[in-house]
Amino acid sequence: MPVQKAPEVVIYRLPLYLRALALLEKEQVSTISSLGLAQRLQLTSAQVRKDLSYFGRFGKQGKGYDVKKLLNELRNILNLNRVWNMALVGVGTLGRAIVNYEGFLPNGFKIVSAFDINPDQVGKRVGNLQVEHMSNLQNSIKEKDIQIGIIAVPPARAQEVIDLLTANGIRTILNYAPASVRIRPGTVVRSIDPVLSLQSMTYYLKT
Amino acid sequence: MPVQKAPEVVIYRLPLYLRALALLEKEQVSTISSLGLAQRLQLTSAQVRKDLSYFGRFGKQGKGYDVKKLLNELRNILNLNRVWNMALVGVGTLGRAIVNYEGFLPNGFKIVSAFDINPDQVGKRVGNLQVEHMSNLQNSIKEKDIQIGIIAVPPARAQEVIDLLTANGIRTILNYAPASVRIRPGTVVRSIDPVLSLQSMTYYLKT
DNA sequence: TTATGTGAAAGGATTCACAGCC
DNA sequence: GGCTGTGAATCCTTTCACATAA
Repeated sequence: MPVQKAPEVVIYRLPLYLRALALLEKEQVSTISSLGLAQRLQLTSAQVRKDLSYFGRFGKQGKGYDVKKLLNELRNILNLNRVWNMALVGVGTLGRAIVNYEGFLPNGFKIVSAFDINPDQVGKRVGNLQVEHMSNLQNSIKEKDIQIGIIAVPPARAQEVIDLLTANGIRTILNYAPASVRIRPGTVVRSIDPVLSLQSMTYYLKT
Repeated sequence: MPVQKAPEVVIYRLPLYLRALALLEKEQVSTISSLGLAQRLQLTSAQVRKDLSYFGRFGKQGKGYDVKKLLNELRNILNLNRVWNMALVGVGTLGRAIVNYEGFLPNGFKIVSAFDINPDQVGKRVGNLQVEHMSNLQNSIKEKDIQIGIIAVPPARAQEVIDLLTANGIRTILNYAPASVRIRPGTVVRSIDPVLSLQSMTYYLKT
């Protein structure tokens, strides 16, 4: 089916398609054209079709795409037909906010462990988790079948936490620390830094 | 100086250079080569040089770049030599976490107003702000000289808030709502959605 | 000698445009 | 008639490689 290997940018867009389709399903829309999807996402119809074509032929000529079917295909492609367990490292202000974020669980992402180096934090409750010491990391990752790490430590600590997580088999990391980190091949990191986003926008604000 | 118009991707990378240079300055490093910068950011030296060359000739052959000087140049390019005032819309769990985020102020981004439609929220304190009703938006944007909007409302509300902000002259928006929004030309939006980031990573997790 | 700045080449991504199918 | 899937063309981005300068 995958005629060619899908480019990375396409992988970034798939979740956008997924989100749009989930909304369409909720709105009881059963079929959508590439143009319809494109308009909702501010893309072109050709791009939508080409993106999807890397993974198969999901549409029907003259009709478009079946919403439920395409949703299902995308969930399979992105490996979202399961729950992914995540470990949070760093339970400061930011870490606590992350634990309380309501968007993870409905989408199949579950924080099952929270870690900190600060002994004062260890044992305390965060959400409905009890903070564990970093020395527990290896154990918990195995016992709780954790596949994803979330980093919410001060920037100077980010690299060592990355190294520790990857040393324990974690290949997928969501980094909230405002720091550039080095990773080895096979590991995927996505960074969330609102300040970088803002700074790349003020460029256009020639007041 | 700008020999050619800088591509968009380059604008996205400038804040990364800025962050790396700020760290180097703190470490008392006075000069850095394109290779040095590249290694810190997992880029190539050619890319660093080409990126910077869109804005001027900041380096010295045989030496590299003066850290302080380049920092200053980048701050000018990105319009970061001032404080930008921001309005937060939506003071739910997420909105409150955003107000408490310590990363904004040290970087020159200041939340000066918080809005909500819920009358129960209006008047309450969030951080050291008092929640204003949406009907105050127009006034506050003018009086407090607000240039940036932050959206932290439920996804179904995101579009109307975008429209309201842009109708009141806001051209720069940081969107935390997990929704795709339509904007008119001249407006810049950056979206922060950890779930999208996670979903684009699980693609690689063929377990 | 060392490292920048930059045209030219290579590599990727997007758009075009149309044959093919429902 | 309407809309997909896809090679080909275009556009954009990155890398190469070297003349140039400190």
